[in-house]
Amino acid sequence: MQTSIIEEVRVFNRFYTDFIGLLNQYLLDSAYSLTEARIIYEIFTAGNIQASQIMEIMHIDKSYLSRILKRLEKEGIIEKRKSIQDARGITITLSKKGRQVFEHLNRASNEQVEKLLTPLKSTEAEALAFHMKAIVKILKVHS
Amino acid sequence: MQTSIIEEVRVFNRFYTDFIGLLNQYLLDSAYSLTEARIIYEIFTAGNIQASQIMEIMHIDKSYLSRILKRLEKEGIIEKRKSIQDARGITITLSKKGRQVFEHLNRASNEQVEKLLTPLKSTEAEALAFHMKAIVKILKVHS
DNA sequence: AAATATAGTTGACTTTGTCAACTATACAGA
DNA sequence: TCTGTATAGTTGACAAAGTCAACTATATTT
Repeated sequence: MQTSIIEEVRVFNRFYTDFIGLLNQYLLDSAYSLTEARIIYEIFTAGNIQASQIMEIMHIDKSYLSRILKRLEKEGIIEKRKSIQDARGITITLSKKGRQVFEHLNRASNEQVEKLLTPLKSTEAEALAFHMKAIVKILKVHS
Repeated sequence: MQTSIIEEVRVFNRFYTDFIGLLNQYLLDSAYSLTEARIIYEIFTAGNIQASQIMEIMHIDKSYLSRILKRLEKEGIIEKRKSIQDARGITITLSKKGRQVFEHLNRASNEQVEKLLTPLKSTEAEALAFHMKAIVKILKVHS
């Protein structure tokens, strides 16, 4: 492996960590933390999901997740019920309120990305998406 | 702005947040947190630097930074001295030990990236670096 | 010289995340 | 079927990370 490639990856990581930080910074004004928002996203996307699956997807500690889910349930964002196939597990779904919250967060997140992209020419924006897709494709196979 | 581009950026952000998390996870075994490691990196790269500059580069709270620098000084990693041009400010440099710590962290970080890239064919790795460079170029101008 | 701004420090606090112990259920093998 | 082991989730106790406001000291502006 060439060291120049490793170096480029590290340059990119520093740069993109900042970029994501910049994006997220504004979303943090919402009532939900980034982790919560991501959890809500995963539940929405899956339709219904097991807590253990969220753990696996997000590489998040189970006690931490458990507490977050407890809070979200208390706020009426999610519903938990015993899993039918496995009585140890709980199946989680978004409540109606939860879906509304998701829509709100989703819109805010779209707007945030859009704002950061507006200075770009449309050809640049398209190129950006192209390069991103390519990176995901390269890295995804091997993880 | 096309919604498909926004969506692709968001897909990428989720994916890459995970990827960076994966990378960093192992570095956390070191005696230094990610933020500390990044601060050490910035001091090394700049040669000598003002605390306020680190704040600006890293978008980090000044009280938080102040405390981290205090700790690093106590451990003999950095040296602080009153800035010559501005007596309010402090100029920070790495001590000899600090440079050793940097080299260690730097090597560990390189190895970590390398490990994640080994499954890639060399053409893929090169393509990866190419796409990364392109993204930085597109986004950098406008920030 | 007075008012205002900037650099950094400190105290008090909140949020985020971790670790180990525990309960309950599932599963695999003797 | 009993036994041991693994998995799902919860809880308590704690540690790490980050924030906010007040403060000192110096610089800058008017």
